Amino acid sequence: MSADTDNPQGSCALSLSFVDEHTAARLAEIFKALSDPTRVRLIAALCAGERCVHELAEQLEMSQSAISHQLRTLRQLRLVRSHKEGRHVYYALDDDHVLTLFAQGMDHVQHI
Amino acid sequence: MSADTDNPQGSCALSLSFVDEHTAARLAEIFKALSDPTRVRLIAALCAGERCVHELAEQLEMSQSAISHQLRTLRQLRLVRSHKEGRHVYYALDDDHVLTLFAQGMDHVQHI
DNA sequence: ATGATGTTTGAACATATATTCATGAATATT
DNA sequence: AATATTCATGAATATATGTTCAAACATCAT
Repeated sequence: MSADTDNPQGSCALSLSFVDEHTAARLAEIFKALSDPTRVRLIAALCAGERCVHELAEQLEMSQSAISHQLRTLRQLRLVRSHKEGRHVYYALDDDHVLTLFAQGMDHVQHI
Repeated sequence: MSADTDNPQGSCALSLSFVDEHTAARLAEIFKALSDPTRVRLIAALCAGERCVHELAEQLEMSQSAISHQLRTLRQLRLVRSHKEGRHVYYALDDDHVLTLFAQGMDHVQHI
C-alpha cells in the first residue's frame, strides 16, 4: 500500500495536509478557545444574540469575575467582540464563522 | 433593548443557545483535542490518508513516544481510529466529520 | 531462543490553565 | 459629592496538560 497516493478523504484533503507550524499553532489557538465548558456555554449563549457580562454571569450561574476572565480569552482570539453602552459591556459573536464552527462541533458530538 | 428577542445570528441560533452542561463538556472535549499544535499537525497529516506511527513521527520530526501519546488522546476522543498490520499501527481520521470540523477551523484562521 | 523493530505505557517534571479573591476604574444614581 | 453598579485586572493557588525518559509489550527475522 502506497501511503503517498492513498487519499480516501476526498479532493480537499491534499491542501489540508500541508499545514505549516505557524498555521497549526493558530488553528490550535482557535480550538483552544472552545476547549473549555464555560467558554462553550458562553458561545452558545451568545448564539441567541448579544449579552452583557452580568447577564451571562446570571445565566451560567458563575461569578462575574470568572465570566469576565473567560470573555477576555474569547475576545483576544477574536471569537467575540464587545462594545460599551454606559456601564454595560455587550458581547456578541465576532462573525458567523464562529457560529458555523460551533455548530459543526455540535454536529460531531451528536454524531458519535 | 430586549435581549431575549434579539437574535441577529439567524434561525439556527436558538437551538444552539440551549446547551446543557453535559453537552458543553463534551463539546469542549472535542475542541480540546484540536487545541494542541502537534495534534493539529497530526490531523492535517492524516487528511492525506492513513499513516503509521513512525511515519508520523518522521514527518513531524518528533519522538515516537510523543506522537503515540498524542494519538492516544485523539483516539480516545474518536477523532482517529487505528488498526494493526503486523508491527505497524495505522491511524486514520475517524470520519469525514473530523475533516469538516478541521477545514472549518482553517477557514476561520484564514478569514481573520 | 535471541535480537531488532514498532508501539504503548507509566512516572516525573515543568508549564499552562481555570478559579477565586481583592482591588481599581468607569459610569450611573441619589 | 457620595454611593452603587458594572466590568477589568493582578496575584495566588490548585489542577490539568504536554513532554521526556525508561521500561514493557508485541511482532518479525535469523
